Amino acid sequence: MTDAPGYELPLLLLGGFRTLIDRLHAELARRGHPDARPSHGFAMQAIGVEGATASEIGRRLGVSKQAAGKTVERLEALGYAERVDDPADARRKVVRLTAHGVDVLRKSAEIFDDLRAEWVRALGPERVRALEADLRAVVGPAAYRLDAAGWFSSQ
Amino acid sequence: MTDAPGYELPLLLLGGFRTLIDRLHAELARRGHPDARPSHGFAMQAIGVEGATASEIGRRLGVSKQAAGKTVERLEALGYAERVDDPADARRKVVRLTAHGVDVLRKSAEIFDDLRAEWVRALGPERVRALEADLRAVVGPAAYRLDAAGWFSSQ
DNA sequence: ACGGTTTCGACAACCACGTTGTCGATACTA
DNA sequence: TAGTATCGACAACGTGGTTGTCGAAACCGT
Repeated sequence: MTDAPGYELPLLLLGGFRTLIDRLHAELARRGHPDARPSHGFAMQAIGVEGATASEIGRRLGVSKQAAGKTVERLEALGYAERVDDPADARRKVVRLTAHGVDVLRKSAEIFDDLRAEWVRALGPERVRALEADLRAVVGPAAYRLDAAGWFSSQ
Repeated sequence: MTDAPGYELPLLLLGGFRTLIDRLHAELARRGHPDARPSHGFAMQAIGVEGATASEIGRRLGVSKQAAGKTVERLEALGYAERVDDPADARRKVVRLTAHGVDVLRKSAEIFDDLRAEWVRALGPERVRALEADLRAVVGPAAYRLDAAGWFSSQ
């Protein structure tokens, strides 16, 4: 039994991520969010329940404030976010999630739990826990960075 | 010990993929390929050692022939591919990898093997094999599809 | 052998998402 | 109060997609 070639590892990891995200968005579409895209999820996480300015969102996503501004525009057009003037600072416009936007995040968390439960049914609880622990060990806290949306294409 | 929330799984999988790809390209840059991008790797795999037409590359990557044509243009500009007329069919222009392009694929395979060896040092050979086997089980053959390059943003 | 259909690559217009650079307005600070 | 830093907006551009159209070439059935 010879070891798998090294190039399989990234393909399997991407494949796993991709099947989860594809199934998330298929389910989100079924539950009232057909327009949500993977990158929107990262952007809405960057906005957070507190709200944030475009510049702050850009810093959290690891992109320029201009790019963040455009992303906010699209989220606004889709009804996931809204911009309000900050009374305490006339330069700032605070971006806040709408009820629709908060609903996406809440439903996404539910669906991800369901998907993990499917993996548990397929692999058993120990293997899933081991998978998570091993990935945590090699990836470290970098896994929880939000600057992953447009990472692949541009670099 | 309560289970991890479901949203960690995709973050860990993406994080693992990302660290591998980031380290691959850091190492490729060091070994004479500073211009290679993650998407170029998928495109060059689609071309293959045999060569292929833009239309065929598009089918393999799951994008339109126009998009594939633009990708080939960029690979050509970077010196990774070249286009030659097909003497047997005046409509076709066959895209072939240059020696420079073949070198990227060869070095990438080497580097991926090195990176897997690092995971083996960190986790042990059994855990890495189990990780691969578990992912193969839940992802199936979909892991080896090539249409992953621009998948995240557009969907 | 010829006419209809398919396939090839090219071109144009457009969208999503990123970049740099610039700008006026506002806030902060020495 | 003067200088500096930050905010959002705008413009121009790059990259990687899309759809639609087009002429040229190949294929295929009668």
